[in-house]
Amino acid sequence: MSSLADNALPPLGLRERKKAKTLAAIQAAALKLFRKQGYDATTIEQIAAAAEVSPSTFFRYFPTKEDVVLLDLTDPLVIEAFRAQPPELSAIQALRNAVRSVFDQLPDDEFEVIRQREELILANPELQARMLGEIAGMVRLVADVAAERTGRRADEFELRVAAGALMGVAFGLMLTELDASPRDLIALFDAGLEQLETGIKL
Amino acid sequence: MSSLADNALPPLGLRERKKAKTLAAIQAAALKLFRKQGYDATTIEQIAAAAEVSPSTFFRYFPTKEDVVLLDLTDPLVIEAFRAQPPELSAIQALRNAVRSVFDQLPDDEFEVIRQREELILANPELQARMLGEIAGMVRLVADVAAERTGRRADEFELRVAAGALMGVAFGLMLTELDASPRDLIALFDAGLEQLETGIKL
DNA sequence: TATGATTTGACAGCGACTACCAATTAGTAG
DNA sequence: CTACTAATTGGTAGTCGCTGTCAAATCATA
Repeated sequence: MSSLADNALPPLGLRERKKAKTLAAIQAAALKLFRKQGYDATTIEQIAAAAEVSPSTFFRYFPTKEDVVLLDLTDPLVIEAFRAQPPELSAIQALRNAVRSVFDQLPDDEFEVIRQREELILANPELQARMLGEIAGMVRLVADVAAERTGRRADEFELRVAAGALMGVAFGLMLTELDASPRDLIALFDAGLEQLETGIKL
Repeated sequence: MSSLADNALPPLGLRERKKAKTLAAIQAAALKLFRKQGYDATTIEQIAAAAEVSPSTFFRYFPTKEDVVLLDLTDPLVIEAFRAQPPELSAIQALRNAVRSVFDQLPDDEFEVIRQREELILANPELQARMLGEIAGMVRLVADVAAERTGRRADEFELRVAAGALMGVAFGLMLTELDASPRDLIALFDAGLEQLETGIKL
């Protein structure tokens, strides 16, 4: 997660740089151990030792063991990009563009880390549950931005159904198309959106 | 959760009856303490003491503290009813009928327990996350049954899009209709399914 | 260099949970 | 009814994730 350090606030001094470095080290150590021996079998002590910090320091950087895996920086980028889309686009078009622009710009190594995190999440029920909570939060945010764009209230029923469906499809595809490239995912998302627009016929 | 005892296998002896009674007592004690002092502030020891069992017995009945709240007997009924719908109905219609039929037959006191469980779930992030996991599992089952009904494979793209959308809608409603009764939630879910059928226009 | 601010390490303790063994209860056969 | 077996329960030790506290270490500044 070297990108994490790069994407943090501009380093202001040794202290800040050291913090970013420590956070990245902890997370890298954790992800490595999880892959090697499994999430449940990996203890906080092991992670802390591998990252050369104490367990209490671990908890200063990550509130819970789960958060090492769950930390995700792309979602806020998607929301930001969604907000920045030209106002004349429909909300669905705008969301398409936002997802596309974020994933098009992801370096391969970052995408690889995302993939690995997703594999971990799929393999562990507690992580899945947490991830679903994140997804639900995303639904809310997308509904808010879509409301801004369409001049509706964010709590309108139709809007919330739509936002839920859109994000459900997005995450559903991400979590089932584990071998897809970013480009493929975007294409699949597009096809899914199209289907949502025309209606689910089952 | 007296319905739990009633809905268990027919009591075959003192042993079975005692088990059902203990399980119900643990769950009732837990729900009562959670309401009185909050989920996090209630310990397993307190629950066990209130139910007059030992903590190790608690864990024989419920795998985790969360499961006391999460245990839900309506989902299997919905799946069963979904499977039993006439084959000429579309899958979405069949699902709507199934949900309706199960909830229409629930006694009011069961609804009240469902409502209380939902309040607890909405007040506690870990419970929310677990609940979302249950919903996701339910959607997967629904997709499987829908595949059976429509003669498709459950991993077909269209079916996966539908499942994702369904999950997204359920999440969206679950976490935003905070004041809705369980019955209202069912009605809203139904309306959401209808919207999925006709298409998302944003 | 001295001092104050910040970060880290160590440790005690809590609660959820696991696993084991002895005690208790229920069921069955003679 | 008694004796024996099977099933269930209680008690306990221990692990792990996590919280909070305090002392030590490190960084920043005058």
